[in-house]
Amino acid sequence: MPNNWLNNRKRRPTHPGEILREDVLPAAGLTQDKLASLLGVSRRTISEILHERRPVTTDMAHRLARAFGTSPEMWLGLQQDVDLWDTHHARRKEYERIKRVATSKAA
Amino acid sequence: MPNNWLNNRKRRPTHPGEILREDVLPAAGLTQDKLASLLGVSRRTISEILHERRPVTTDMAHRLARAFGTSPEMWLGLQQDVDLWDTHHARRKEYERIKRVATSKAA
DNA sequence: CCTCGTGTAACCCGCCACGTTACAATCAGA
DNA sequence: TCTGATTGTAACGTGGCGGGTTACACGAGG
Repeated sequence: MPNNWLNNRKRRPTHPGEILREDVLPAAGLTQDKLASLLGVSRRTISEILHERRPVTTDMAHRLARAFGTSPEMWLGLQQDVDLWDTHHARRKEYERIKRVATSKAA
Repeated sequence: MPNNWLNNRKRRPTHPGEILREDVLPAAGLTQDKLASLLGVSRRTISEILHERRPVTTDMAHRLARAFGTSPEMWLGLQQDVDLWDTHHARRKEYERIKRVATSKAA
């Protein structure tokens, strides 16, 4: 019950970049450049994620998880919520046209 | 504790296509062609997902959720596990080189 | 033999994560 | 105030890949 159904959410879920920008990075006291080289990606990639202009991919989720001792699922999960929300709001009209399939069989 | 850590899993997580192929579709008694038109995608897309050769995207997750009365998160979650597993096994050497960041600040 | 359901090859398209290079702007410290 | 560090971001290029369409082959039943 406390579960999902982002369909009804009014606000866009928190982008992982926000967590990174507002909590993780400040706590670690790292510059974007430092973090980039630690993770083995470009500075630009870090910058765009912090600005929530690029998603956290499975690859980035693993890198972040390694660096900050969290689970990759945590980062990717945040991203998924955002992605689902975005897609839903972009195509909800189309989705509404899809009819429920009857689970007729095996009755 | 019972949670994630697919890093240690020996087997590849269940691909959503397997659920679709072995449970959902048979129960619904639908042909691939029927399902495709119901969801508004091509037959090929359905076929490749059933064969686990293509991921369930956020878009497909929403479509499946509509058609089968489930949550999009369920479908996408399955896919994420597979994606994380695949990425991890493809690049674990590289990830192991990433050092843990000290949460030095705010002590 | 013909049809239905299905696998899949071939071809095309558009999107996008990511890298590199480079430049401008901001800011802190000497 | 000059300077170096940090950061935003434009420009350009690349590879990967989700997805559509068309078309052909094959197996199972009628």
